[in-house]
Amino acid sequence: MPDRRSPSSSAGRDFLRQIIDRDIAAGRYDGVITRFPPEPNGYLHIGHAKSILLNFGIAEEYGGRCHLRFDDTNPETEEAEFVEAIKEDVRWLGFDWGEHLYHAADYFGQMYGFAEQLIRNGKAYVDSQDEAAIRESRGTVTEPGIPGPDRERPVEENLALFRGMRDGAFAEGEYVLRAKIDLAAPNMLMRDPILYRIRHASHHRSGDEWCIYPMYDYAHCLEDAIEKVTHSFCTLEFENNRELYDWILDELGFEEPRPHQYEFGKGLINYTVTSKRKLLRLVRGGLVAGWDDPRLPTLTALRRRGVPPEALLAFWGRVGVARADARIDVGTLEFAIRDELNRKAPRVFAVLDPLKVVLTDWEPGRTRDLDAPYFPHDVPLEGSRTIPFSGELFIERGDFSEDPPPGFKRLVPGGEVRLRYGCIIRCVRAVRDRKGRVVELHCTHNPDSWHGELGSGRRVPGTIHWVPAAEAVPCEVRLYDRLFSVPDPDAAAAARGEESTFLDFLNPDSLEVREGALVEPSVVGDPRESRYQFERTGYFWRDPVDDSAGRLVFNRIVTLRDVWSRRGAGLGKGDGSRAAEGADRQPRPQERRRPEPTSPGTRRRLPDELQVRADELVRRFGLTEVDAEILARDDERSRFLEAAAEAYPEPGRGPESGVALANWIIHELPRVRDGRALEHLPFGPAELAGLVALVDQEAISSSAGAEVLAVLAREGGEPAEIVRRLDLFQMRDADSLEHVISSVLAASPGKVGQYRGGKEGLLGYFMGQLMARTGGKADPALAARMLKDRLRGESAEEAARDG
RNA sequence: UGGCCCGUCGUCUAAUGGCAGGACACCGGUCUUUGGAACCGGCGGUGGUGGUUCGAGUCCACCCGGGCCAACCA
Repeated sequence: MPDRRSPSSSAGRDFLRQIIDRDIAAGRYDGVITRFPPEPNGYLHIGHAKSILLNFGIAEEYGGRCHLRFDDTNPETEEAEFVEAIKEDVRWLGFDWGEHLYHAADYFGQMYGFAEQLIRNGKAYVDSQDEAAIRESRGTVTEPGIPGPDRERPVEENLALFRGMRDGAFAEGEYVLRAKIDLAAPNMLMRDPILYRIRHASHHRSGDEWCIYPMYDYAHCLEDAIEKVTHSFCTLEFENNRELYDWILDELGFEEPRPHQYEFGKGLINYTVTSKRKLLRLVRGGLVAGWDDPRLPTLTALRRRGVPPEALLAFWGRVGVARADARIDVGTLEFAIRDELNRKAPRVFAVLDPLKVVLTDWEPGRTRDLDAPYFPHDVPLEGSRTIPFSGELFIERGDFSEDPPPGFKRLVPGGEVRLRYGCIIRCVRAVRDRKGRVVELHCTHNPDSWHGELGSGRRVPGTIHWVPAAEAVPCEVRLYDRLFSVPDPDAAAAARGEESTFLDFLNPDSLEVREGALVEPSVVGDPRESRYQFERTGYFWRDPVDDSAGRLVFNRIVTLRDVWSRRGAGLGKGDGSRAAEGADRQPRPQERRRPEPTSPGTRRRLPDELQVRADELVRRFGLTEVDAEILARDDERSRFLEAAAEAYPEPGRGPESGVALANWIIHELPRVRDGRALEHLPFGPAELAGLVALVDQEAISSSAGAEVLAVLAREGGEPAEIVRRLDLFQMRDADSLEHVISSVLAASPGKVGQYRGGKEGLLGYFMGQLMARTGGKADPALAARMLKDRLRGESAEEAARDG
């Protein structure tokens, strides 16, 4: 196992951890500080768990810390009630913020001070335009905004007005504080964003101390900076906000090391919704029983349902994190839950839809105590309970069939089945009521088939669970299923038309209550929070809200995997399986959304003056149209090309070298440039020309050339000198190459065989080995040719020999 | 539509110019006193077209597809 904390083993880790690895390697921070910054205006859901896990988990991994910070900058929507609920959810997931519990509201004083500083620096102004006017003057994505009348207000006046705002001299909406950035910025957020607004509202934490409240963009970066957060993770939709985040911190003089924002993709889950708005509609609309309705994806609901927090952690760990939103199949979640529970939950018997069985050959009054292990052979946990067995018991109605489908392995008239941990019984008669419904089964038992006794090895096709009629405990069982009947309710609504909403796709069977269920008596004495597997049915626990001393209520956490019902062969909906839902449970992959086969497309036409320039580049340097256009659009690079062509050593200067130079400028230069203006690079066109000439003359390979370029970009210098210093001259001596090739092939005889077997991709592997062994100096074209010959030649030899 | 971002098996995710790998799902098998679990095997992918390179999922260009931004929300 590679050391997960070692920066040198970044490969394979997610991009956030790679960023931290990089920063640590560069010595940028003393330690890692992250934060989880919920707004206390609603309940946390499973998507937040990803963020919690990332922030707290990463901090833990790097020996740093994670702050829990309530981003409470909007007094109108936030409530103390949510603060407590969120804390409970985070704790439930197993994380601890220690003393690092913060509120944005605690920084309002400092934030106010920074705002005055911005005003004094001429970077913010008080605007008297109303909301509509501000929106109007901000322009659109295609048109720049126009400055409002207050934009050039003098500093002193801004200061006075801003203090007036703070002191409550104005009504809501009368004034706002705006950053003075750029009304024409392509990023709409940079068009003089609002920093403060007036709200005469009581804040859940600061009460009536303030009547101006900071906006998210202004507040969040300052919160991070004040807390000395190093890595500020948020979701993708905040990408555009990063520019403003940096602007504010830079303008306020926060110097490195300071926080930086990185965005990751959200994880959406099929068959549910997580947006606050939609959750609210479900709850307010009474479509679910509350925020903790076990069908909801809120953490409080998942907790009530019985999902172990470890399963959520495992789930998100398995899903991973990337820079794109993900829509995850619920199957992945269900797997994580089952995987966790399978290893820990004791097995017990419960019958959800009871059918009475009478053993007609059972000695009246006799009872036999059966010892039933809590765990199957493959779960390394100990323990057992006793279940009393006598002549009357209940089995699952779905475990009996008078008209069994092919492959049915349970009880049929005249057939045998094993009672788990009991004996084999045979069905002799089905007793019916007046309506013809089977109400009771008369069976006989085989006294030589008791579990654990001699003769018990006899095999019958099926084994079913059961409960004793006299001792079984009545209970209510709630079977939860996915809330929606389609994977993406929003998309389904959009596809259906304007009138449709996500609510049209609620699954009518998302909750099924079994009032007449029976559970074995052993569970009565167990701790309430015990999680069980009801054998052959699913994982359950007692509902923490409705279960009480006088009433046993179980929630189904998740079903068992069930290949029988999945086949659609199972008929018994009555056994609590998902049989009847059959085919649509596993939606067939939708049609592949293949883009249309490409047409050449319409290339954007170059403006005339650039076209002239491009034409000239084609003529002078023999460039392709495409390359010429790239350079024609880029004044900086085309001038660089011209100067480099001028500097190219005399013999060889011409169209051919022009093409080579253009290739380097277009393909290699951007890699090493690191955002710098070309004139600020520590080397110039002449050095590039010298470098390209060395490659053209085949003194060095192109990969060595790239290496030289990297050095040039880092520290400047003279190409030929760098080549000498690094000893990059090409290795073109056939004997030496032959020697290296032999050692490469000898080192991996298996791969040689595979290559000859047709796996030609291995050529790249061999080349890589060869390059590594020659320090990148081998002439690649020559080496590749020789390598191919060798691989082919020897195989021909072998073939000849073998044949 | 201007800007920014993202396209790898059905889904999620690795490969940091050098063997396209893993997980879930699916299919088949072994085992089984849970139609569970476990184990073995199989199916299956770089959106497209050009270019750079000895070598491209990775770099460049264009096209196609998707997401975000025009709240005094976060």
